[in-house]
Amino acid sequence: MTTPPMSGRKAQAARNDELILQAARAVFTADPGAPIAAVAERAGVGISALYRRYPSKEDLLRKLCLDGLHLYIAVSEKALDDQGDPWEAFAGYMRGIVDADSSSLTIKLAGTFQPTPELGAAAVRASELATRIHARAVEAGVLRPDVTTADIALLFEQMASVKLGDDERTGQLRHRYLALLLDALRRPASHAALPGPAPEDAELSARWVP
Amino acid sequence: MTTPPMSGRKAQAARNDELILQAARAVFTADPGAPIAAVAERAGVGISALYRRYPSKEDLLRKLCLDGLHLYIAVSEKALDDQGDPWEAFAGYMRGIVDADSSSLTIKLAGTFQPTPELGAAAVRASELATRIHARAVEAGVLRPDVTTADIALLFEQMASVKLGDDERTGQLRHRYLALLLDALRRPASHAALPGPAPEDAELSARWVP
DNA sequence: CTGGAACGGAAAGCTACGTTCCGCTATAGT
DNA sequence: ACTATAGCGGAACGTAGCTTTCCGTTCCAG
Repeated sequence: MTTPPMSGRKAQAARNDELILQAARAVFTADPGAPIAAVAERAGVGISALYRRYPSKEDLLRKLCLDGLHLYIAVSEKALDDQGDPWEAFAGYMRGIVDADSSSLTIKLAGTFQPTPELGAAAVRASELATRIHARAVEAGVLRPDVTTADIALLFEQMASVKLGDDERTGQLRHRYLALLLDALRRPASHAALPGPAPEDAELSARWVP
Repeated sequence: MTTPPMSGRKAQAARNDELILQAARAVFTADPGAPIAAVAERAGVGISALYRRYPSKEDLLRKLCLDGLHLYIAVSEKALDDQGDPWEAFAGYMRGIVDADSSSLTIKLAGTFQPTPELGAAAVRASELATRIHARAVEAGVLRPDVTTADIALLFEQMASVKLGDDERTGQLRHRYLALLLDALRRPASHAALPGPAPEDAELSARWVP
């Protein structure tokens, strides 16, 4: 295996680094209000192993949120590189974001801690990429133009709200409803005009402040 | 006005009955974990006014949940009475349920208290009505047949997860996304096959037990 | 052999919530 | 006019659960 020598206190600690992050991601994704103890238990470590790495719960949450944004950004960049069929590129992007499942964490945790500059910068970058992907799909004529970038963000949140059974089942269902959604988004097709104005950026960003 | 004689201790109490229920509905819809004190404050009454009416928080929650189900049932029955255009009847039904906003309360509160037989009976009745409405739309050929009744229930939850700004704005946006959804549901149209099996009834009912 | 990094988990300290309780007010009945 | 009392506001109480600290233990590095 590619695993480094697994004995030694240092190696153990390095493995715990990853173990703790994975556990924290899983636990807080399932329940954003979960206690620290739940993370420790899931990771199979003591509470002190957590506090050795992060000064407080809030710091751990920030780390998780930042990781989520970076994953979001990575998926978006990959989608922008896709020079194939415009619709498939856009649909693949949406499937990728839904699989990344960073919306749940990023959105639900927003407002529970002070955003750092680094976090703000990542959010801006993510937003830029989303805008470009959206614009490209509209310009290619494959995406109905009365749906805005902000709409897409809210639609991601709706997909993230689907939760039923275990993680695998949940993912399966999210893709089921994403397929339904993509049917409605695709152009050309017969569409009714959407009622009400699209969300403003200000409305979305308002949730980032406690 | 149609308001009954507003003086007198009894009249005051009767008005508080309604005031408290309205406040509770609003508060718990916004945050299912809200404290009792928040309800009292919103209603403009003291805490004891609540405890005079309901023995415990759980009882209040049950009452709210039951009211929500009854509203759901009323909307469904009205939809079944609609003998006009099949698609419009179905679409009106969905708009009605989204406006009733009983999914948020009923679903989010499920599992936080012991269900009474009365509550169970209402849930069964609601489920029956939903099945009939769904079946009628499919038989009329206006609803894509690969979407099940359980799918519709989960889609209602997705609409209920939309929350942005005040109540009015939230309702506006829910209708925006419902319109998108209806586009995908309507038949005839060109649709891709949905991936994954539809949710089982057992999966849904599993969330009712703590 | 030993200093200390890393750890497990108990306990401290705190917050927030549900519920109770007490004193007050304004009516209804006489 | 008088009083018994239903209804009420909100302080007080008890508790559950959470974050954070702290201390004894283990095990590698030198």
